[in-house]
Amino acid sequence: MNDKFVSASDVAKRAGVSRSAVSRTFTTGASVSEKTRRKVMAAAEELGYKVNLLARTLHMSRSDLVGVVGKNLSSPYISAQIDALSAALSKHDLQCILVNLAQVDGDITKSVERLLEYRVRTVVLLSGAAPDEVVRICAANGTRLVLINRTMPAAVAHADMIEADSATGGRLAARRLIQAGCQNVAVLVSASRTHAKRARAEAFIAEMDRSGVAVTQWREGPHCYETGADAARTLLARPGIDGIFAVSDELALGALNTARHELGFSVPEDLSIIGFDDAPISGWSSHDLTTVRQSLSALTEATLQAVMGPANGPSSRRSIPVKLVERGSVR
Amino acid sequence: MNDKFVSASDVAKRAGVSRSAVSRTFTTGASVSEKTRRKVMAAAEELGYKVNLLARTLHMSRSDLVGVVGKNLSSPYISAQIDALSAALSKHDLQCILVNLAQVDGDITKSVERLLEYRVRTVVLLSGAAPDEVVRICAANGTRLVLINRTMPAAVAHADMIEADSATGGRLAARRLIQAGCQNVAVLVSASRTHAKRARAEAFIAEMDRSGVAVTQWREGPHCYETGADAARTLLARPGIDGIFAVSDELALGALNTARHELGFSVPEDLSIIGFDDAPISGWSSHDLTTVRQSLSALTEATLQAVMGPANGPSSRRSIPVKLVERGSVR
DNA sequence: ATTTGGTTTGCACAGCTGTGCAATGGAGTT
DNA sequence: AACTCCATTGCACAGCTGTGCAAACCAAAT
Repeated sequence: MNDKFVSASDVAKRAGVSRSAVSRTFTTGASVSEKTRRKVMAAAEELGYKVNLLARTLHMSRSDLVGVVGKNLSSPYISAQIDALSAALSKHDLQCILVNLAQVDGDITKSVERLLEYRVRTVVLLSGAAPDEVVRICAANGTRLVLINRTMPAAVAHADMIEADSATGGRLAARRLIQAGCQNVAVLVSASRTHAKRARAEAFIAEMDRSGVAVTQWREGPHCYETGADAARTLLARPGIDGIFAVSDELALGALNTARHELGFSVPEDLSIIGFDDAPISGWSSHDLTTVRQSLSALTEATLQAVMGPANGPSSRRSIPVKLVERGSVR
Repeated sequence: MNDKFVSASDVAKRAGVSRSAVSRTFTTGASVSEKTRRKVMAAAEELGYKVNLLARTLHMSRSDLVGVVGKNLSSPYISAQIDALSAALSKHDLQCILVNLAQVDGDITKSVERLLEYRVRTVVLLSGAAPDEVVRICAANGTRLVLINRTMPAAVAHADMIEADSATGGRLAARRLIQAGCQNVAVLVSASRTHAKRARAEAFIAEMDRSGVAVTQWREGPHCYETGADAARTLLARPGIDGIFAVSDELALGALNTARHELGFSVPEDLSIIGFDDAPISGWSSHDLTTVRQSLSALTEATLQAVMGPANGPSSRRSIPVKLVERGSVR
């Protein structure tokens, strides 16, 4: 219909008022008489006028744009996280610009810088998987950061760190496997050893050490389902391992399915498995995975509060409590 | 570090050149001497300057923003779609603004209008689940639309429709169940009866009719995993049903898991199940679901082409071929 | 040395908005 | 009727960019 976008001046001309009146009509809390407001609204409706948020944002310094950057976006927990976060942002009138760090060949730096060029108010890093480079760029730009399950590589002025209680999580998993009578356990970490993942594994190992149980570590491969499967194939090839703790549900499910359906193990009779996250599909009856839950709603709530907070406030640190969810993958 | 964003004038002052020179340095294909370019670059680096894309977009009419709107964002296929699409967009220097239609209480109209206010170049509707209202708003605004597995409610000027070959998919599923010897089958549609979902079901029913096989339809509940589970509980309560076709993998997995683990059915011995989509997790050994594949890469490629196409081009219609992926859920 | 040609540069404008400031108008009070 | 006061309105500016146009510059050719 309209090849060019209609601007406030067009509406003003049509309604026979000044452009200021139009602007004030669409600005909450501005002073406009009821009569002109109606005239303006009628003209706007007729012409299909919409405020140009680019211009508004340009003028004000405040932006409604939030950058959400992550990797492995279709993994069970991350996708649930995106779903919850985008809904929450929308509810608070914030727009979500999604950046996928997946492109191996493309320059990651470029994607993040382009995001910054839109003057986003905050950048949310969905998981620890994002490289340090990303944090560095945002920090240098003075953009507020929200880091989820991640530490900073260096001192960053404005950052909110949110982390599920890794130490408690690892300890809970260890105690449960000990209680199940496991004598020879493995911990699955993958090559992507984020701070949080490492902390979970270390707490697990420390607790196992205290009980004198040997722990084998799996540190190869990218952080994905297939890596969990590969780990199971290798670790379970010779008998011995009777318990597995994976630092994410994705890894756990790869191992669980491979053990059950490919290697012929009975879970939990022959082998106990515990994951971390409590992704929605972990509760499906096809998996029935016992896992350490980091509450998605608590995580989202904390993220939102960090995003809505003052742009220049000091750095903060929040911890999300975890809880062992008992299902059928542990004896 | 910098409370206010640094602008091109700041860089110009620092480098001792005009603001135009700075602008040209950051505009590809503009005429700048190598000497001034270096001076500008040095000053920019020093001050941490970044082009303000809001202002650039405001000035040019061309935008790099693409609105991606969907519902049920963490469902198995949609999340894979978002992953693939966001990566592809990023590779072509396009930014992805994600809009989640999940908020039940919030006004959907508001979210979409806010999106339009950012002057996005295109709006992509991820699935047929988005209400007609959304299409109407975009069309009235003159924004180009990309509809995935969806028809338009009325005549829309600029729209690209992309649809997996529903008719063939439904037919393939029917033939396969017939070949498996099913005598009494059900089709799972849910209450969210999109055009594409209905088309799949209708093609299935038509083909079944031709062979004289009775078909029960399930048309209740929202489109999610639990609905598939509910359907299984009800339909399989009394003996008879020996084959199920679900119009999405999500429904199929709900039914499959419930039948297997809750109701004690052997799949495929007692019951054959076919889904639609071929979501990544359908291939997991815990599910091993036979399904009609709509190739994710083909779908993403088609979406990208539509997005990259001319904004004022005529409407187009693309069909994505489907293929039956044989796994272990059909006898 | 002068002309010619092409490249580089700066000015000024357009793109669209929100808002301070002064002027205007209208309503209420004495 | 005159005055006071407050809500409303319009002007002009700021916010940051890309680019047409003319001026300036530089190098090469005559």
